[in-house]
Amino acid sequence: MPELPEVETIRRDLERVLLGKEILGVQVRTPRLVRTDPGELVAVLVGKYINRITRRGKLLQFHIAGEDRVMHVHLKMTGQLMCQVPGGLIAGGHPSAKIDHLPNAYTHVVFEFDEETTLFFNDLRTFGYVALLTPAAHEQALAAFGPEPLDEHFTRAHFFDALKGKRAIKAVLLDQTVIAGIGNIYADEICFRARVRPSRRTDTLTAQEKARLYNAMRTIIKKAVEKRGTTFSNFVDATGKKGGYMPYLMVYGRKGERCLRCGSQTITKSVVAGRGTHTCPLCQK
DNA sequence: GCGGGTGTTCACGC
DNA sequence: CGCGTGAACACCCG
Repeated sequence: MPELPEVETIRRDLERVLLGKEILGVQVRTPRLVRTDPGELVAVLVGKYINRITRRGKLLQFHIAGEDRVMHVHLKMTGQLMCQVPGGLIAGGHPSAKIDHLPNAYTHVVFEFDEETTLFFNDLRTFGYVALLTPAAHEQALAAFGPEPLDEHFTRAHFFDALKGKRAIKAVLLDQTVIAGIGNIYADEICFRARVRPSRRTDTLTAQEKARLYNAMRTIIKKAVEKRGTTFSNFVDATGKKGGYMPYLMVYGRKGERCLRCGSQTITKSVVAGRGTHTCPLCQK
């Protein structure tokens, strides 16, 4: 479920709560989702402190004080990181899994901190994972990612370079080795804002269209991070409200609704790069 | 009962 | 090799 803005929001929320806290216990309830020997995970983590939580694309990394191995957590489609704190629940992930009580049937790993702080890794479809990586494996995993969309060093020239080849622009935007962190929602929103059909092959794009795609990427991802993402619930407040980017969606999830830009066409849904794709047939060329 | 789904990876086939 | 498709992972929901 989560793309870059959602994972970044989770990262910030968790960091605020977990930094400097001692890990008192770890329970692996579903060993299948832990890519490290569960016994080793427990042995390495218990008694140590969370130093820092970082993010690359949609992947979270937990750095442990006095430990050179790094814990990776990927939420894939339906993963959640829910943190029970004195004030209630914070952080988030896929909103569908029930949170009336924790742990629940979808809780696969539990990290206990102090008396009142517990982190739950939940995943309904169990595509996500937790893994402890050696420094070399960690570096290797991160090397596979393309640049962060908002990295100041990721210039327009670099973006143009990333678009060489002749795949559909949407396939390129979704390719984590080309650009890290864009998923299906923001790929559609970026193409709409740039007024480019997601199925357009990159070798047919004009310099102007590529420039619009670059600007749209930066604008939309930046705004989405500011608004704490789109559809995931953060549960900071008791209402479990959605991420704040929802009102800014122009095409995603709006099939059959009137285009907010031209007002004359309705948004269509098709399949591009194997994913449900939302487009205005008039505004996007 | 069927199909779709905010992600990623891999086997295939052209 | 490049690229696209479909399946697989597994489960809820409309």
